Amino acid sequence: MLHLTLQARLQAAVRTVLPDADAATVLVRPCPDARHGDYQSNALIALAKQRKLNPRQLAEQVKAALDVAEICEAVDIAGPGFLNFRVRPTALAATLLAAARGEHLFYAPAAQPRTVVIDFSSPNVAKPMHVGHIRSTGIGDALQRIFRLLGHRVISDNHIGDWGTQFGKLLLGWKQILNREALAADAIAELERLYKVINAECDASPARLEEAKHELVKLQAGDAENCSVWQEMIRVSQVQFDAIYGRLGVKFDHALGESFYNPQLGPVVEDLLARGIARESEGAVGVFSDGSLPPKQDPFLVNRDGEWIADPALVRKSDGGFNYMTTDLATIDYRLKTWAPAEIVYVVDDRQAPHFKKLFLTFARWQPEAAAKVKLVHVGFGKILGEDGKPFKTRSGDTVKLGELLDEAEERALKVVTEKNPDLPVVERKEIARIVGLGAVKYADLLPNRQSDYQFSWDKMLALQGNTAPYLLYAYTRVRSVLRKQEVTAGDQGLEIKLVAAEELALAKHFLNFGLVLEAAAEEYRPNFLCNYLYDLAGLFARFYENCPVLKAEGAERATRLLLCDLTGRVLKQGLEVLGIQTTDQM
RNA sequence: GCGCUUGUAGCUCAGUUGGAUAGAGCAUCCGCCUUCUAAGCGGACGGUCGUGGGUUCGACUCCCGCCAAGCGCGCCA
Repeated sequence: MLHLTLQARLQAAVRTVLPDADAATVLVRPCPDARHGDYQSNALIALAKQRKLNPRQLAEQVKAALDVAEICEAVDIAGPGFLNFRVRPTALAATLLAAARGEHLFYAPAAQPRTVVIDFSSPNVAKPMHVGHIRSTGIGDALQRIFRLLGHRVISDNHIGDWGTQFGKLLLGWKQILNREALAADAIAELERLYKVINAECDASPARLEEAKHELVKLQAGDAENCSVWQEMIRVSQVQFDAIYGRLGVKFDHALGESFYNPQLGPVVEDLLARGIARESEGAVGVFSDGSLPPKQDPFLVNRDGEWIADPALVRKSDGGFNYMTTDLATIDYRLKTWAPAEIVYVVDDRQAPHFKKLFLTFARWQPEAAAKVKLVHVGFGKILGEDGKPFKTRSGDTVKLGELLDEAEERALKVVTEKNPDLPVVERKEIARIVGLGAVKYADLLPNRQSDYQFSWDKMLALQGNTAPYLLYAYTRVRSVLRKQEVTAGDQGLEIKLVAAEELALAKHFLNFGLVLEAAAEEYRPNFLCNYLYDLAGLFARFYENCPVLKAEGAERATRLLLCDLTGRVLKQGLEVLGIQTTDQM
């Protein structure tokens, strides 16, 4: 938007003054403090310093070579050499009118679209999805939506946990203690019960454990009965996943579970051995430190009692079975060969950081040429804590099931809606409660900086005051309410618009930064940047709404204000949409 | 023990290449509904940004030490 034009002009001016400088490092950013202006650049200070020039003098020279008169008021040089820009209301109005004509919505598609694989959610077969899955699922979905909006080619892939040692126990339980009625009623609960019972028996009895292992070996060997039971377990689990994803509005392009890669695991290990990347040790096969990193940073070493000892990435167990490291290597290999992405993003709990470090380094050693062409990123996140600051659990101490959490969100939201708007028909109240409740849970999860833990609080996420989904949704309903009474018409669009009041200008200027924020959110994999932007937008709109009557105004003033309402609504709706949150016209 | 992450107002949290007087909500106190949804808005109060050094024109942000909390250190994922 405007700041990009400013930036391009500024860079051109820098090239004129300092032809050999790297002008690309000269960036224009919104001023953190509006008193200094709308946009600023502090890059000239650094540039001057590198060249031992006087920063203010350089700023003067660049300013002299700078042509931004039609966009900005006179450019200020402040402090040690900041350049401050004040956008002309006329330039602002022109940008808003272009948006009104549908030419843009304050963001531009990426100049160089990338192919990005996003791996998120990854629930386990035969286990209920729990509150922990909201993080990976919500952040991952927001990221895929943001990348798509910016014009990138996104491939979302749900790497479902559909293989592993737990199936020995599950198979044993299925064959011996399965309750068909319970399975029909709630398949996941029954599978969970099977696992718990057999697992407890295995802990108590080595013979029982042997039985379970025997079932696992049979499954791995392709035994027809075990394979068919296993597939049935996947099928009933998928029904549950689909129900949850349906409620959340989350879609995947692929759901290639761990088992999909089974045929590749043997060849991967053989290749690693053949290339000398992995070697045998105590009957297992593993990748060891190559000594290229200092011990502290080397994930293939671990410190025990003051000594650094090997902590290899095992790719084949001594019993011939494979580890998830092997699966993950095969997965990278497959994704690169199939989609040739520039980037693969894993939205997974921070506790798995050491695993991803090992995985990425191992892959780089295995396929250096391929690894050089792809950016592998672990987008980690912290835990959800209860209001007592301890891990979020039910009163009885169990993990909170995702489905039940969403039910409660809708119930609590319905109570609030009913309290505030009792005259609406119950069907409408329920639909509003669904949107507000789910939105509140998602938004509360996306809002905190993802790397830190956050406290789950029903009251806070459903509050109307503060940075919450209901506050944003309420702002949207106010927009809709105004526009319902007077939609923007062709006649209004033809009118001149004049941004005069401080509230009008502040709101209009905030629109301009939508694209910047979307890009930052994508760049840093941090949807919370967008949350904060939308909260600011809603706040600016609220102030505008309080101080600038729309429907009572006339002429250009009315047209301007209607346009501001319309654009606020569109940016809010678009912003919430990429956070995976629906809007409602009434609350 | 080693490693990773975190430490910002009484509480819950933001803080975009290092940038100008560190922000928001809650809580407490005070204002604003014959005006488009008051589920809102305005104001007051509240800070040695864990701590001690360093780099810099400039540090919540970068570097080092220390303190505290959480997590990880399985031929599980």
